Amino acid sequence: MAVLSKDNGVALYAQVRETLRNRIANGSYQPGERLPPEEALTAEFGVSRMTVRQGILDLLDEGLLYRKRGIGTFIAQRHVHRDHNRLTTFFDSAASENFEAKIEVLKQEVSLARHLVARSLNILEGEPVFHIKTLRFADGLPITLHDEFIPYKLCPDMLHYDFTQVLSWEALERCGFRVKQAVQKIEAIAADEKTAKLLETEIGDPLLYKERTVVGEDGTPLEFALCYNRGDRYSLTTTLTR
Amino acid sequence: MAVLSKDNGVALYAQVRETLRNRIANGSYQPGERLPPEEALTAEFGVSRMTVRQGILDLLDEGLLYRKRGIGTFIAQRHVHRDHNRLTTFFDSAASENFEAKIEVLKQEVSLARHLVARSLNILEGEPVFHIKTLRFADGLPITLHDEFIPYKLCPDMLHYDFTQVLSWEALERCGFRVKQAVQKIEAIAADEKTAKLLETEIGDPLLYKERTVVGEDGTPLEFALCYNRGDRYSLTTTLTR
DNA sequence: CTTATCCGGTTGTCTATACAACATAATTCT
DNA sequence: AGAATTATGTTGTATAGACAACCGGATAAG
Repeated sequence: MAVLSKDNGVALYAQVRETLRNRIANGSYQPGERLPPEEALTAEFGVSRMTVRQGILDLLDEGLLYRKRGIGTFIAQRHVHRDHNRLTTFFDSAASENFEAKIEVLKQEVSLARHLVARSLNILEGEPVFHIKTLRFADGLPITLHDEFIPYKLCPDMLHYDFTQVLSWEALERCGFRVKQAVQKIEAIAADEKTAKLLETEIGDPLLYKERTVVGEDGTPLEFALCYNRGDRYSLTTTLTR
Repeated sequence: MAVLSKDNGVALYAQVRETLRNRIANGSYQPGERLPPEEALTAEFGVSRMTVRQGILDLLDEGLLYRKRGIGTFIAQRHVHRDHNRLTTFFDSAASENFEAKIEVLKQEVSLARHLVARSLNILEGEPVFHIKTLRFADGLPITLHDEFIPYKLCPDMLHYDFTQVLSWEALERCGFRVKQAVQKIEAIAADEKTAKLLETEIGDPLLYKERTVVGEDGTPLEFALCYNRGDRYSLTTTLTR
């Protein structure tokens, strides 16, 4: 059953990991069942124990397996949403949740960072930032009002993109900044007049409000965004770990 | 500078990890700076490279470091909230955010699981569940209305706890179920009459609504909770990774 | 029968070594 | 000078082996 190839460019531990993942997915290993011990897998795959281990530990982090020292490794029970805090774009969501995405650009300019923006982006108050205000539609209905701020110095040619098609992240990546992580503060607020009008809802209606800071590989803040989401058309799922 | 002790029960890689963490925290290593290469740390700490590596990789997962193959390991820029999706109890939050916590128990009974509850807990509709309804106060002001459901079979003596003092998780742990992960769906809704009255707010005011499923080590659902949080007094922060 | 001890199986930690892959800088060749 | 090659430093992957820590059951002692 050892089907690992030595020279296809894929690391052995990754092949082990994916093989195990498949066996769990297709039911060869059932939830609650014990995985063969590391030694057995070592023999089966013909790799060293540390290599098997590295594959297993990956799945452990994903919550697909759990281990008990001195006892064994077990396949976890599957539950509804697993791993739902991945960073995705609006268009990604549209594809996976199967709705038609449209973006309308309301504003696209260079302005000066006010306090909240500057603090979140870790720049000085008054430094120039791109300010991109968009309205996002799912299946033609307005869902989210988006206010994004990106430090000017990161990507000076940002003004020339068409943000109905290209997302700010793609623009950032073209400037050499890989988006890695985002921190969001979430609350429920009431719609004010302007926002209500744009989102085609009533004043006082509940909105899911997010303040999001996006950072790159090295932890540098790349983007700060304020998102006003219609409460009746938007929900989000997160996973917490102890 | 090698200050690792071989026999204090703490794993060497953990000691390496914490030493590095301290150096980052106290500024010995500055953000953006390059960490000494693995070989150097190997020499300094007097442990093998794999051991140093294990410590470094932990910090990598936390986002405190980042690496570039062929180049080196670097200290990440610090940004506002890091690692804010840890699972904490109400009392934990009270301690860390420095408010006075109080819990009022409105209901504590055994009932039969209705559809949503059964599906979330992966049990059959009509199976007995504990239903614990509580109102939570911060500094004397109501913040959250909590509706928790726990499968009866998991912990039959759950009824006898005093839920103003003991949290359901602690009760679960005494029954041998360690809480490991939670998945939350979050939306913004308007307060209905009953909820508004309990939270001392107005009908229609925005609430942050959460549906939370808590699972144990093996992925078994342990608890399902509906949480109605006052929008003006509650916010939450999550981290997403790509 | 109960308790204590031992033993075997399993995961956790650690070592020492080797080579591959990658990025940058230095060198050499054209 | 410019381009190709080489050298060097760094992280990534992989091996083989060793002992520690832990758990559960079997065995032995009381």
